[in-house]
Amino acid sequence: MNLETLNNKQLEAVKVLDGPLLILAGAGSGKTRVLTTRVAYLIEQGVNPEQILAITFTNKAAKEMKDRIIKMLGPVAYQIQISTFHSFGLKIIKYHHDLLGYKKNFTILDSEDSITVIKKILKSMDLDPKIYHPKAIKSQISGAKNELLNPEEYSKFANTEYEKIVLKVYKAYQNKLVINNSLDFDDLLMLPIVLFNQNKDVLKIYQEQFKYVLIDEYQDTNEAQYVLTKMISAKYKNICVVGDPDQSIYAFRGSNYRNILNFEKDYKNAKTIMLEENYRSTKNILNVANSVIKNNGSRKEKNLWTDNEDGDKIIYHRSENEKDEAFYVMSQIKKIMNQSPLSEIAILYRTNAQSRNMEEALLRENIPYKVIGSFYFYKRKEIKDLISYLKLIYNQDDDISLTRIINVPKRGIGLKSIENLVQKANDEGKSMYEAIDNGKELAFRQIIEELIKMQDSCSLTELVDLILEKTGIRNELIAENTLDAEVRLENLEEFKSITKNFEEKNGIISLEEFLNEISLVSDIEEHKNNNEVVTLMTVHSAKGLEFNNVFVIGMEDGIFPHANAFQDPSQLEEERRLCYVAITRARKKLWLVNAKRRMLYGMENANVESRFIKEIDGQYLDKDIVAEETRIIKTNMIDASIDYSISDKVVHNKYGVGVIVNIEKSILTIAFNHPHGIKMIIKGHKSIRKV
DNA sequence: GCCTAAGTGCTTTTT
DNA sequence: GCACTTAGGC
Repeated sequence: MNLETLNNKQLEAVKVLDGPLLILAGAGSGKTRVLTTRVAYLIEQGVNPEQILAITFTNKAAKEMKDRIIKMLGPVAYQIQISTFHSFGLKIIKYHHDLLGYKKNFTILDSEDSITVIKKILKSMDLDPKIYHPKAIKSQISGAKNELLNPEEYSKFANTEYEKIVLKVYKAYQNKLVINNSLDFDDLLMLPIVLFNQNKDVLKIYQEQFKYVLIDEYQDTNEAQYVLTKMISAKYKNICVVGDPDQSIYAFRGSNYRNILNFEKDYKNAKTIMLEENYRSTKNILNVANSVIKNNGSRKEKNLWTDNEDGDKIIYHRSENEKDEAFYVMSQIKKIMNQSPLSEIAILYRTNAQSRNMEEALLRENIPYKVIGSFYFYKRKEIKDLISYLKLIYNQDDDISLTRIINVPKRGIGLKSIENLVQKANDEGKSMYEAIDNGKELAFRQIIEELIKMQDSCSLTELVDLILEKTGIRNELIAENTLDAEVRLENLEEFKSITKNFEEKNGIISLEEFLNEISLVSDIEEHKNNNEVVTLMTVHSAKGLEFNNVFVIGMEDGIFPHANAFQDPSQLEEERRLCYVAITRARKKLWLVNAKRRMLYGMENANVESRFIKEIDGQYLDKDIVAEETRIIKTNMIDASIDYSISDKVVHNKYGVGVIVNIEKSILTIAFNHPHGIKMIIKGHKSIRKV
């Protein structure tokens, strides 16, 4: 193990093994390196790898840490417990399910399922979803669980009329989940604590098991996560937490950066180490980041510095509209992609919806890319249906999944039949599946029964194939004979390649393992290995990552910072921290891009530049507003009656005289000389004519 | 029970 | 702009 390249502070952070340790690690200060080296050092000092627990927030971070430690230590690294909070919680619950009153084959609801359940409860209580927004109620329940309040405890705080309604729904919701032998995401954090509170002997086992605990991104822990780590490390107090208050960006999910500020109060004789040298970014990038974050009032001053070169100035470009914005980014990517691998290029944005324009442009330019955190695939109806079949095969108490698929494909079981079945199940005190004993529903049950029997004698991929076959999903889609049905079938067949991939990587995998995995890692990109591509993601997902070239798009007031944060100073500060995270992802070059006008909710909006840009000292910025550049306009849907050819002169009624530089299928590319110009697409031919 | 057309409301961020 | 919900006809 190579400790020589560490600086003094980093070395100290690696070597202080016992007792509570707080590492305040600024962006790019080598945090992951310290964490992984620390784990390696612990093992080298004779600590049993099985006694180390390392917890991260995201699957990506866990994987990154695992990979790095494997590189340093080899296979012994597999004995270390490295997981996200949620997967760690899941493991504990799985193991002690009986003590918590769940059967071993419980299933996990995704956020959408939770909302579906809440909608149904609202309906049954005759509450108007327009007044009681299912999403808002879900977030209230989620908040309560993260504060470790079960319905009974929540009732003590439920004072307003609204809160009393939430309480009623919360009770019914939790009841429904238990009956369905199902958990939601928040249960994964809350139930281990319930377990430990009720069974001190079980807690003891974990305290003895994990003598050394490491928590990454501690500034983002919520109450449940905070308590969980505190409980486990209570005996030996070898707890090392790492974080940066300036990068706390999950308050909306209940995270509380006071957890990190209070660490020294929580753990008497805690040692604190500050990592303030940034190894990642150029001076210019760091200066820009600092000039933004210093505007946060409630903040512990720190001095993040770098010995790196000044580097290029930060490029600021203001486009005409969101299409221009995409074209500008493309033009810049094409300039750098010869010197820089695509894997070193990232496009970051505030909201997922912004990826669309970029994707379209990348597709058009034939530049390979991946979108991180696009649950697009798993959210598709056909995929959710398929997963529901898998869930029901695994857990027949899962009424939520059953309701979803009992009429997929169409079996003539409509709303009325389902209502009757719900009633019958209620009366008989059974699950819906159990309550089925006649009619079309019985045929459905028999298919599931058959699949349950077959699962033992076939692989996961074969099981998926059998589902498509036996349920008639495949035949229905083939019979439909539309483009849409074809796409859906393709997606379902693609799902098999995911399971296959999975089996190749992990060997024979049980349905249980697979369901757990896709419940917690629902991002298809994390199941793939495509590296030589441009990465698109939200700033939130980018935390902890770094790239040589970073584009932050949509730098407009209303988008970044988001309009919802305008009224609340603390939310605005969180937006600013988010901006700080975005800027500090860049190693070498950073582009800040925005658009004067933008389509939003089907309406064109004019946005002023982000207040965060105004906060940047102008000396670090290179305003990339090209005075005179050839404007390339593509136009499609050409009038076939007009015969266009290359080098023809045309007049556009807005952009003036131009020359056709390319004709491809029905798309004309026209070059105009125009100020402030970059590429854009004009739909329709009506605005041009030949001269 | 199923299908279609009209109507609505919505986008913050993730496990 | 789109995904989702609802009403009404078959």
